Amino acid sequence: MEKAASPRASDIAYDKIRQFVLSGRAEPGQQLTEEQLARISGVSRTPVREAVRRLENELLIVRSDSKRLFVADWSADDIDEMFVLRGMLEGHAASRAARNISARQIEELGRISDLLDAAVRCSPPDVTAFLAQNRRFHEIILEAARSPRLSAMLPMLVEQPVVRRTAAQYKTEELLQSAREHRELIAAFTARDSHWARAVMTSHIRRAFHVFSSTAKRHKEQRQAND
Amino acid sequence: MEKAASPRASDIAYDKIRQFVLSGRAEPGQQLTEEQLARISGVSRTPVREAVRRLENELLIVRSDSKRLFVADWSADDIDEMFVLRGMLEGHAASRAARNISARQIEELGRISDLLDAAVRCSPPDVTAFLAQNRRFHEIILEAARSPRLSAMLPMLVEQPVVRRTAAQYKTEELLQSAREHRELIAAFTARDSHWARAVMTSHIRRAFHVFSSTAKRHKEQRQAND
DNA sequence: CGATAGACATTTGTATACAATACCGTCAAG
DNA sequence: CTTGACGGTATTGTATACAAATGTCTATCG
Repeated sequence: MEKAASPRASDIAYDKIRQFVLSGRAEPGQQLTEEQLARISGVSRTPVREAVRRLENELLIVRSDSKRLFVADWSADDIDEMFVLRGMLEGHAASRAARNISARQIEELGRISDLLDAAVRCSPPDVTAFLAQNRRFHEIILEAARSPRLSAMLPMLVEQPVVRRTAAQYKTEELLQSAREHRELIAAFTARDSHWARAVMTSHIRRAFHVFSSTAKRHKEQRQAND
Repeated sequence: MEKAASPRASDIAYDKIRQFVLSGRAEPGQQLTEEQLARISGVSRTPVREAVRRLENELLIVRSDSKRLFVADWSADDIDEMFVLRGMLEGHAASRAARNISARQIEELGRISDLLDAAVRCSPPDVTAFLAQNRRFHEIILEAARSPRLSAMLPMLVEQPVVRRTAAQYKTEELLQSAREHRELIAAFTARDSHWARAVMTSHIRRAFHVFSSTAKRHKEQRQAND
């Protein structure tokens, strides 16, 4: 058991509400009441309020002029900017990680990279596994960057409702390229070259943006065709 | 009356605790208990908890392994990184602001710039007024950037306990240069040149870092001499 | 017909009591 | 002298009741 989840009610509420929002069961823009969220998560309003505060900071939930809660609804500009900021901040994280990462962590990245390759080589590629390992890869880099500020800021930028995520239909070639970039990051870390690491990471995020953005557009056109 | 402060207890608690920490009355690393904070701010523990969550997100307060609260204690590396991140993010904010800022906001920046000049021209220069107007200047740019994410992230990077802030003994020449940079930012905004705005802002923050860092070092040497 | 005031319903905000947990000093055994 | 178990105390976590505020609907007036 890696880390036993504390049975704290506010954590339970946090997880449930987060999942409720990210899974797409909650409509963007929809109003949420504390009591409703309390029912969903099976705890009282007090821990729900704590959870809501956290989700509000991650911008998954927003508050109206006065204090009513709504599921966040992101514009195209919001999404674009998230990728821009991610590029800057994850680039910075990679740069710091190149200086601070331990041998143990580099090995771990290597193992994850093997799993990424495995997920791609399946036919059809196991996208779910790929995304899960990809997330772990980036988490380890964030950890290696040893910056409380980055650790507080990046979570605001990575999460996207599943409706958007699934809009991206990944092609094998794109996944392979992504896996290659992970390998190159490991090379940069091994060489302790912070500039190299930053450049690879920035490029990695920007490429992901364009993959996302083109498949999202394609997805949107298809929906419009159905109307 | 620009914006009437809601008499919400949690806001009161937020302000009071924030001031308590930033004013230096609280020792870095010192433990804080919710009850103590409730006494200080004159409300019950419930709103205190909300306020603490917010301050925790701004990294002014940290939580131990399990849930005890402490005043944040920043290392030199923390401070350095704060300036690096501020450079990136405020640069980005300036870039967006150059695209989105309104004529009305540019005028406002001009007025503030006049006040900055006035604060410097006094003898001795009115550093307090200068810092206050400087803050307002940057707030307007952040507003003009129209990015909820930047608005959520930058507050993590700007605040520093007064003990550190007062360590910087500003020279008139430095204040003048800073005022000049503000004017140049206005020029970049007027020209709607996002690259120019970003460059000036990045340079502005980096210069501030070096001013801060050299005076902090001087300050530290003086303290050591006294021991 | 539109606007507005006022009563009612819904939702958020706060205080308090109590439960669960973590910390710390003491003491006993190795 | 160190180590580890125990119990009291301090601190945080949760539920609930109630207060304040916001939104909404309707009836009345211009």
